[in-house]
Amino acid sequence: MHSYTEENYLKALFNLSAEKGEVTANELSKQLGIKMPTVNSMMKKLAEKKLVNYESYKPLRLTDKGKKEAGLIIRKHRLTEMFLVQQMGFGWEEVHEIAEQIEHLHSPSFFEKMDALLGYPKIDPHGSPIPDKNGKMEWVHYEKLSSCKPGDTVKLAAVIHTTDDFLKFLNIRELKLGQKLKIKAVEKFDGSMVVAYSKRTDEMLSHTVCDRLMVEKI
Amino acid sequence: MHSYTEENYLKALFNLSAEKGEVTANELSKQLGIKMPTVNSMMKKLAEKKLVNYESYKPLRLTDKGKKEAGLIIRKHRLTEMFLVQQMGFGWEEVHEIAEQIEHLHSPSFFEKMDALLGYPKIDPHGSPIPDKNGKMEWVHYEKLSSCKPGDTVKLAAVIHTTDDFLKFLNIRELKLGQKLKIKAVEKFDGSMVVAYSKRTDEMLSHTVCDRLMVEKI
DNA sequence: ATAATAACTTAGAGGTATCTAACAATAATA
DNA sequence: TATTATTGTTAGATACCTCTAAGTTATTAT
Repeated sequence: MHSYTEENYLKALFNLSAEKGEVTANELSKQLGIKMPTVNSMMKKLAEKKLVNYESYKPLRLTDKGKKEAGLIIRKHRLTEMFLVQQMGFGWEEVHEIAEQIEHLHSPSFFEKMDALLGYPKIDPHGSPIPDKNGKMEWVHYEKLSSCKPGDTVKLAAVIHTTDDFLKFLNIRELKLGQKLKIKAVEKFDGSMVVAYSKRTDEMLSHTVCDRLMVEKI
Repeated sequence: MHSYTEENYLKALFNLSAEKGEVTANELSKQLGIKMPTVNSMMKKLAEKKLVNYESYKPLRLTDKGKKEAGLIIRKHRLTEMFLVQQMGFGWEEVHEIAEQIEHLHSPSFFEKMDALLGYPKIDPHGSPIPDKNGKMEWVHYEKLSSCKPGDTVKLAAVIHTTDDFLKFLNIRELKLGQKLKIKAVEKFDGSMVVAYSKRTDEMLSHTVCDRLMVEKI
């Protein structure tokens, strides 16, 4: 088994390397709030455990084994978030901190029970995919709202870069997953959008916001 | 805040000192499976934090502060056990290990939500009292089944020294909290009892078993 | 191409929690 | 009471995870 600490490194590596497949020690250090030399020695340790490919002065890569381990931790995190929202009545902006702790529990039966009670969900409360029991995860191909055009009608499918504050911002505007949006206008100079949904006919969303909302075209 | 490790020492101290109010370092060492010198230095550390009264070669005592902290951890443990049984459908013999981990989470909102969902329970699934928000706990005065007499009718109120195996033993015999039992006979030579309940008219329970079953006279 | 900057590595140290070995005090027993 | 056994303490070592300071390599800018 891996320590709490190792698990956090694996998870951070997994999340940071999602796009390019590799991460620099510096990015990892910043993400975790841990100084470079500490990260460095942990990388050597994880390399010995065959979880990370480490070569001096080269970017870091998770091995297949590392990806699987990390995926399983993220599975526990996202299942937990779903459980907290659906079974316990927490808001989607309240669950991250709690899930950060519960993801490290060692209890297969606990997470299996959660999974069953939730009906084997494929996504978490923010629309992110829940890795399967082998740690494998696939993103459905969504578009960013920011890349849509006036006249498009879309459905909100996922939220990325989910901070609690951002989620509260969405709460206030009653923006939930599954919500249909009609794009009324896009401002050329700053990329902000005017959208209509439910009873709101003229909601203004900044480019920053639109960049974090993943949608499905209808 | 206290570390995971410190919390385990506090909890063990609380549980071991329930009767006499004091514990020897040796008992604590055995309970935790940690060698004496380690326990010794931890006791000095907890003494500095004013959680334990420590004097060389004297038994250990929790301070009021230590009792409160320990009570709050046990509160989290027992609330969790109740949640696992009542909201998640675990058997009472499955929850101890999971609760041992969850009790260390730092999230007031999580435990408050549990408490609310459960309707502010006063006892855990084994009949042990759940300490209040100040860490205070009181045992209702029950009797041991082993101290009852033939002809008595009693209700099963709590199970003590709950190992998973013992709870499975009770499961097989359909003995649940709240079950009414009629004592038909007590064997003089070994203290075993013959009891009747629900459809079972002649169930034999050893003295060891009867010693662990706490009952209310009806 | 060289200098400056940023990223990475090494070396050495500190805190926590654990251990073993050796020693000291208390309790049990003969 | 004297001896023995048990219990408790001290000293010193180790593993883990963190840090700062100093040096090295790679990248960027002049």
